[in-house]
Amino acid sequence: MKISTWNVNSVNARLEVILNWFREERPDVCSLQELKCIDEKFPYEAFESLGYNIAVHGQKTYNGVAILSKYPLSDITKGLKGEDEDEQARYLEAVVDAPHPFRVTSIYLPNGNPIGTEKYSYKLRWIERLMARATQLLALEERTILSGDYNIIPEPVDCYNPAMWVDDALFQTEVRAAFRRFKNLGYSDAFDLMPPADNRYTFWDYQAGAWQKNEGIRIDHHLMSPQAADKLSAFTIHKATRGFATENAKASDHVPVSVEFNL
DNA sequence: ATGTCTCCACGTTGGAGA
Repeated sequence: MKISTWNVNSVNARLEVILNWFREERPDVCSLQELKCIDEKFPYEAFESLGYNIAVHGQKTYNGVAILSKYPLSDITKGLKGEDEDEQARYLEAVVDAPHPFRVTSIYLPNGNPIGTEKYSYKLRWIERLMARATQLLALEERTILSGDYNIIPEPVDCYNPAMWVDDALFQTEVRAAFRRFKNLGYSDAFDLMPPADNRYTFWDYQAGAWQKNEGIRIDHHLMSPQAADKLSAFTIHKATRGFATENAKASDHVPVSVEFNL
């Protein structure tokens, strides 16, 4: 079972490079973030023709998350409890009805910049709402995987120059502590169990030649329940994807991150 | 290097968000 997560930065603008990657890697399940389209504009047919079942939680212009699966999806939940009238499409959860089922998510945690604003306090509140759901899910003792763009740099080593990130919402002490709390709760970061030897970054900014200079950060994560972590067999950051472009589509600023399980 | 990319608006360039 291969499960991937990818912030695609517009599923329609990026469609050609996304489909190329899917044809190459053939994930059983893939969470997408930053669709930047309403449900009706999601390119269903393109993914259905590759054999995927689709759950979409879209929104006009911003945010938007999806889950694609070669197995049927059930128990689909859009959004987190709380923050009434929260219209930001940032959370999607579903059960993958495979012979060994998985509960999977697509998480697009708020960026939160600049610090000291309502955007930052919204990020902190959103983390608490995710924490509440993660706590509930842990009690189910299922194979659960919380995948997505967390917009959290866990450790100084996870960015190219920590000094440059001290005033950024992705690297605040309380945000990093919150990421640790998920782990203390009982979730394992797939990266920690199988750190790649060559690269740890999952995002390179479009600006200032960040990709060319390899000035990246690690913000896309797979947090696994114990029942899932027991079966982890591989962890891959698809770094080369950051450099791929076609005639009709440029690269996302994030790359896909995959985990595999032997069941 | 306020450097790039995407989406949207009663559009034809500029603001917002990342």
